[in-house]
Amino acid sequence: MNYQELAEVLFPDVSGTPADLEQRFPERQLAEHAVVTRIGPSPTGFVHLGNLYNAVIGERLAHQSEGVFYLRIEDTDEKRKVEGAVETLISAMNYFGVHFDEGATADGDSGSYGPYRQRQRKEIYHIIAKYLTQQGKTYPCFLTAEEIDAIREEQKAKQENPGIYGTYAEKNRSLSLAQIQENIKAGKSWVLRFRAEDTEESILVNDAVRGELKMPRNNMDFVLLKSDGIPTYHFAHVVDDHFMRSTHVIRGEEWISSLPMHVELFNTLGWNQPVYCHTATLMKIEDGKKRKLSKRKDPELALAYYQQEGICPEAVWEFLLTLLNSNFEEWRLANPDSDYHDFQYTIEKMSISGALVDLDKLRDVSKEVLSRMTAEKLYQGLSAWCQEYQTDFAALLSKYQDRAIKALNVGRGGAKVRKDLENWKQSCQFLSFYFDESFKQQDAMPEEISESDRKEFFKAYLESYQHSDDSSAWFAKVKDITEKLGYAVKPKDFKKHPEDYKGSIIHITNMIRIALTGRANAPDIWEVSQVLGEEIVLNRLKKWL
RNA sequence: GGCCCCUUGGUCAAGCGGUUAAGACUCCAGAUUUUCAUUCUGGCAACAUGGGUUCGAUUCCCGUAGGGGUCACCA
Repeated sequence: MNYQELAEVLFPDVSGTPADLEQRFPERQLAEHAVVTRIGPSPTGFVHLGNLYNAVIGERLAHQSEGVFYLRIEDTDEKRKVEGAVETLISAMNYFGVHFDEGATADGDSGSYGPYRQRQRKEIYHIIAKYLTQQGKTYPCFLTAEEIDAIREEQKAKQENPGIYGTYAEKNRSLSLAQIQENIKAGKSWVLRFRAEDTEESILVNDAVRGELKMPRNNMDFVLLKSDGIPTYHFAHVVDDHFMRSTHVIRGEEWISSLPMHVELFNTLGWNQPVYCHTATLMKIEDGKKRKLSKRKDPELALAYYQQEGICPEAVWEFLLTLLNSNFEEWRLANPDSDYHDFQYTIEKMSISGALVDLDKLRDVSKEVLSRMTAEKLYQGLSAWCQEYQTDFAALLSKYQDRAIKALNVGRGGAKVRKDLENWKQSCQFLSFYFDESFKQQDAMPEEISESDRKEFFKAYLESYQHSDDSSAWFAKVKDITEKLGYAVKPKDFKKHPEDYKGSIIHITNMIRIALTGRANAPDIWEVSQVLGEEIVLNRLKKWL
């Protein structure tokens, strides 16, 4: 077989050479240890936690090293393509604080190593495919789906490994040039297969997280180009990461088993392998068993879930960082005020077993993150989220902006910060009592206080109420009335001698709190009163006279 | 089934031949607080298993079990 002729028959219109591509996509001029990496999602319209998980690693590694982080759209599968998926993906990534230096954008490309959508790179793949054909490393395969099924059945019956290799590949491998031309002329569709060596050798592949992996050397005639001329993932990965000059390939561990194919391609093309970094699969626990997170059953797999629940992006980041890098929590404890970007991420500290997504842990991380924010920043984040998901409350927030910020600032001034905000959704609930429009009488008055005592208390309270009183003056008055009514001023006294009192100051303050906020659990009464303003305070209390 | 990856408390995880086997989340108890959210103190709870190697294995090697992945013209 004359491979030059075969290459011309298969790729008559391809004139470029690998050398042209080397020139077109020169090596990047970066610092020695700069990391160039990417995420390569398929535009299926579904953005999941795993996408973010890998993006976080890549983003950190690249930006910590003054490298490049880019977005490549792996759209080689026409069937999975969903309209608008790229926009969805980019906006989700941006929402969660992942920004790309180059790559696909919503309406095009940015950067000089593109195009960044694989379907638009057909010409590039064909140059390499033609080159490989000239080297005798490929052949066209005319096997139909039915024929392949039959082969698989036969292999199954014989308990052999499935696939096109060895004798099973012989029929198409040994086709003469004339036969090939005839088949093509007859309109038979073909795929380009890699001509693998029939071997039992092993190869060692280094993985940055897992160390050396021992795998069997590839002996499969895997597909390089599908019948529509579009490459498979394997071929596209090797070509793209070479010409886009990736130094690191970060991807899920489901790719480990196809490593031999990729290594084989890098070797036959004489290209340097990137540093591989295979990440663990995110898991979920169910009935005491760990299992992979599933798209159908687990809403928390979708990134959209975290947006809808109003879990702020920083919290999701920090949560992922705690899963990803075992020393992040330690660092966070030592540097409570630092930005998470200051944390030095290392591959060495990466976990390799599948981590469980623990929503309790996320909630805790989220509380911490929110407790570190200023009231103004909280207001911005909350407003932005509400505009998307709770427009009624967004309107209130903007109508009463000053009050909302003051409300968010309650318990935030001192050394000990209140930690009652978990996420934006819950924050709306939490803040609702500050506005008459969303105020609700949720909890009933304490049973310990009779109706007449209640009325008497509120009468005295209102008479003595001075909105300008400071916290201690205010509380002194409350204690005074409490005592006069025959309630214990010190909770401990009541605890020791409940028979001597009608109740304790706890019941009294609860009553004020419930009148003011509609609920038994709320922040400091005096502070809340100051935020509400005199008019609202008096109105809410008068209702109980 | 073949090949590959993984295995320390309920969860995430330190450990890298000798430790009372850290820490975080959850849960429980107590303390502080005018409620709550905090904060503090304490508690429950782990090296999957069997063989080696070694004076000594959670740590190194082999097997077994369990979990996961993959075996497409899907990524």
